[in-house]
Amino acid sequence: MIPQDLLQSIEENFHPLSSACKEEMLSMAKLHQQKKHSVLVREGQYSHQTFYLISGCARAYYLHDGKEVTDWIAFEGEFISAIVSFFSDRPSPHYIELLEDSILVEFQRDQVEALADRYHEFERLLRKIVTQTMLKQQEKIASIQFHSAEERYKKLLDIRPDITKRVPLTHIASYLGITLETLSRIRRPHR
Amino acid sequence: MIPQDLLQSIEENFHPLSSACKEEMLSMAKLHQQKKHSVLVREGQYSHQTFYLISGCARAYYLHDGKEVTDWIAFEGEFISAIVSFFSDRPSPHYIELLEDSILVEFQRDQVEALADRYHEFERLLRKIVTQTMLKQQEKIASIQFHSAEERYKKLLDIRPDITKRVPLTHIASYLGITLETLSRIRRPHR
DNA sequence: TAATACATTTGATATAAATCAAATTCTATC
DNA sequence: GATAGAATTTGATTTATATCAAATGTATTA
Repeated sequence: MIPQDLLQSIEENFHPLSSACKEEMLSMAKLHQQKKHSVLVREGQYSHQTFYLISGCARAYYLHDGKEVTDWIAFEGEFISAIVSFFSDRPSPHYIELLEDSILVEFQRDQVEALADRYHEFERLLRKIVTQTMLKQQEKIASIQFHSAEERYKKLLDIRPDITKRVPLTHIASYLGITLETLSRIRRPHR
Repeated sequence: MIPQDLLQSIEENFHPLSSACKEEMLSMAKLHQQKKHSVLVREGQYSHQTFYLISGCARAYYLHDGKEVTDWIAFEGEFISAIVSFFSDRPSPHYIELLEDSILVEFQRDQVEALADRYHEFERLLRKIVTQTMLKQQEKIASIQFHSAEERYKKLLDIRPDITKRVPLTHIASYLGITLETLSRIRRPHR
């Protein structure tokens, strides 16, 4: 079964789980296959799901003055969720949209919480995931405040050289906090 | 004893703990009294402590191109730590400095982790604290990217009207990601 | 394969905020 | 209370990036 990938990547990146816990975790996982451009979450919805990408990619975005602002992009092996709604139980400002045909695993928050009630080790896993996310955001803040648009783009390419092949530039620009035009100029062979 | 405040604020803001757990938590808390300008953590150190402010205030900053960048300011009732070192066990890029005479409670990470091993409820508390921090950062990112310097300053004043009386403008400017001069102009009675 | 929508580039101009430099005001202490 | 150092304000200029507008390039589908 495919979600083996999920378990393996979780155990590698975070920490090992007992087989009982893993089994329960798998039993609550719902496997989907979805087409490019599918919208998993819409603004205003309560989203009590989090998604793990087996393959494909997705973005989270919200509307600001009528414009789309992409603030999260996830690829295979990563999670994506409507962060505000999922974690603080409010209507989602975010949309989540697939950028490629994808295979994904869906988890319900209630079930996740119930598992965290029953397994201390799973509670710890969640803490680690959240801690890692927090540290990434910490870096993102520093990067927005003290690096130029060009530096941020280059850094992104270091981490994900294939991103320009998989994600439209508009979304990348937005994710970097710059306009499409500025990104285009940055990409132009120098001078 | 003073750390009652700590327990109360934790239980109010996050969730209740059993008395056994609370007792152990208190037993590992170390109470300090420190003068303004004391430096709690220096760049390059491994900092395995986190600090809770009973009274006073503090900032975390790092050096970027020789300039101080303040990226966290905490007041009484809040935590402050050398976030990178504490959470990912690397040498700290941050300094932590007191901005007023302060009374603070110090926790050692090893002891915190040991308590999290023994008490599932404490593990959950940690998860909640980290989740809340992550959501705050999420907001900060949006605020840097889509609000002007002036809007960010006004919002800060809404949350902490007394901040200009307690924290030098240089640090506030830096915290907002703008220069001291720009902040000064924003503050000038309009036009 | 033509037609149409979508994505990207290019150009001209505007603007918020940075930078550099100096003056002023505040504050701590001898 | 005088004075040195720190903090803040003010002014002139520069700069990175945004904005507006249009042209070009690339997919998708009828």
